[in-house]
Amino acid sequence: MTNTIQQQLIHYTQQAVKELYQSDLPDNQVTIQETRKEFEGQLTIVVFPITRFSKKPPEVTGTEIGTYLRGRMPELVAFNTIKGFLNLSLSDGYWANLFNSQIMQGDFGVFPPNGRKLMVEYSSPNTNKPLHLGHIRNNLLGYSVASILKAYGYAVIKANLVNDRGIHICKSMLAWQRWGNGETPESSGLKGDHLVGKYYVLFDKAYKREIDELKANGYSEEDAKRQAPIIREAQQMLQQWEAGDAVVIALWKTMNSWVYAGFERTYGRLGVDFDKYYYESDTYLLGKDIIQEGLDKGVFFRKEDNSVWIDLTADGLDEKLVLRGDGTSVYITQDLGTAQLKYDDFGMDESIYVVGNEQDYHFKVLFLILKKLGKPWASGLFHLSYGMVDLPSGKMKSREGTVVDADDLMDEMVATAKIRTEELGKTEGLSVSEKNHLYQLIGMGALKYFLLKVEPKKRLLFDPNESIDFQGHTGPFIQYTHARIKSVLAKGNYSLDLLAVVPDTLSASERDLIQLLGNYPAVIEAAAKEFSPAQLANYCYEAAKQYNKFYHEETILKAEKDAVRNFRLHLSAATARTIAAGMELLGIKVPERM
RNA sequence: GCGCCAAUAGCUCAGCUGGAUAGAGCAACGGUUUUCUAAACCGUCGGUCUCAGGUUCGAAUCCUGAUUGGCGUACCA
Repeated sequence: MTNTIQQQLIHYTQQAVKELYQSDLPDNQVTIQETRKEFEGQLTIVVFPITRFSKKPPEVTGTEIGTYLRGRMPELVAFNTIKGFLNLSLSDGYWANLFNSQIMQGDFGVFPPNGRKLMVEYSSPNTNKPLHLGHIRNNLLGYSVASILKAYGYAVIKANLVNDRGIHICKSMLAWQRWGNGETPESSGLKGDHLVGKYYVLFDKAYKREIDELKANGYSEEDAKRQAPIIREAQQMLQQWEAGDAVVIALWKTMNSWVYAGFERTYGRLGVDFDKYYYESDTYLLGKDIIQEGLDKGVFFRKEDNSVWIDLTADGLDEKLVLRGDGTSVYITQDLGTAQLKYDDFGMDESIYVVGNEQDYHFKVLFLILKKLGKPWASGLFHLSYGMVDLPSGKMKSREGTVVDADDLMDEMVATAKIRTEELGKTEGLSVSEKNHLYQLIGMGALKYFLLKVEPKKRLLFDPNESIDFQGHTGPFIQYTHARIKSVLAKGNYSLDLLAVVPDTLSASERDLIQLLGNYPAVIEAAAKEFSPAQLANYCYEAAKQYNKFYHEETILKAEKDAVRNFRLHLSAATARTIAAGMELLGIKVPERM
């Protein structure tokens, strides 16, 4: 779905260069951009590259090209050349036609299926503690990227690889065994994931105490960490788990079920979901056959101690262990196996891992190994790496309690939304449940937008002492704009089949709004290609801002002529639809009133 | 040590494959409501785009080097 006027402009510009200067202008030499506000026109051709062929000054070249285009393209009504910029004014008729024939159509911004299948793996939590703000970023990013790619035409599978086993899980289990006194979510009133997280923290405290004691008795830091009785007991429990010990397995199942119940609630509030769950307890032994495959192919090699390695020094990386000397797996062994499993399950063309940038090196190695193994699907793998969410005090650490808890934060956001909304007093007539629903919507909108408007790659600073804004470049501003439009539409008894007559002339704010709305498909495309919800988030803001400008400059319901009134209603409705659709892809709902 | 990533207004961020005088929001100050929702709109203030070279008609954007910050460099995950 490309902008045809731009294609036409490129075509005619190339033709102009051919006829006027007897030269072939390569595609990549034609730059078309939107005209800056301070100049006359809507689209601009940068003529500097063309002067190489015209051998004339930029102004002359621009004017010659402009004259040529003016003669071929009826929708081009005026042009001016300033410095090396050829500014083009398209007729109001052109913009009106763009509006009617594209923006107003039901399938606007919906890409047809492209026949490709893609998996987005995200969330991938550990089952030993509740989710925090960093996980929220991951979940929102994954969900939104999946939605955007679906809108772009992919068949998308959302996958969650749950880290449900390992030493960290045993830590919570052991602590609960020792100090839990049979406590359950029911008996304590605690959400399951929080209950388990509590014991994870208890373990860590006891562990630290033992380390300190050992160090006081002359142990080195390293030895103390290794020798502390409690960690040895946890390791023993892990071995029992692997051996299938009935008691340990039963406890593991029980505590994990508490965590899952808690996660389900958090996921529900976040509005994220999954098509496929993978559990590490099922996949942790995978990958060993791939190790053998790599040995057979000579991609891996075995050292004297029987450990298996790959030499990546020729690729600027290091030697990397892929299987321990005792034959047990390391992290990357599992990931090799799981990558194969996912492909065997779904045969997708592309696979995206939404994982923090602390694992950049790991994924670089993982993908490189799969390529060296000759997996044809390896080229479709992509690590969507995002920056950590930091506090002013530094990194969040679960064990030290310096985390912004996901559930608490959502509660706070909703509570703030309630206060703000009540202050404004616009909710008369809404039932209590409608009001609560609205607070939820606005609070979550503020939080989600705050996290998604930043490019994934950039690290994010969150100051718990500074509340997330509800004004300006925020989710609630966009939600408000939508509600405002809906209010006008209701007062104007708007319906889609309202007679659509386009007025003879458009105001600047109408034209700008149409042009902006017209970009929506291109924004979806860019956001999809770059896996960047931030681009879409910023676009939604632009659209809302441009609408508010239009709203203030023009009268809608009391417009002099019916044609103008109807047109402005249609334009408002189209803006509302675009905003709602774009926000939907960010996982943000917009209200009918607020 | 080596590797990866980031650095734009007091703060939080945009800035597309190099293009015009680098844009928003917040904060500060001023204005706009007898008219469709003021969570809005308009204006003022605020920048050696970390620094130094280089490529180019043209660099916040590309290249090289430095500085600062983050992350990684485990027979942890």
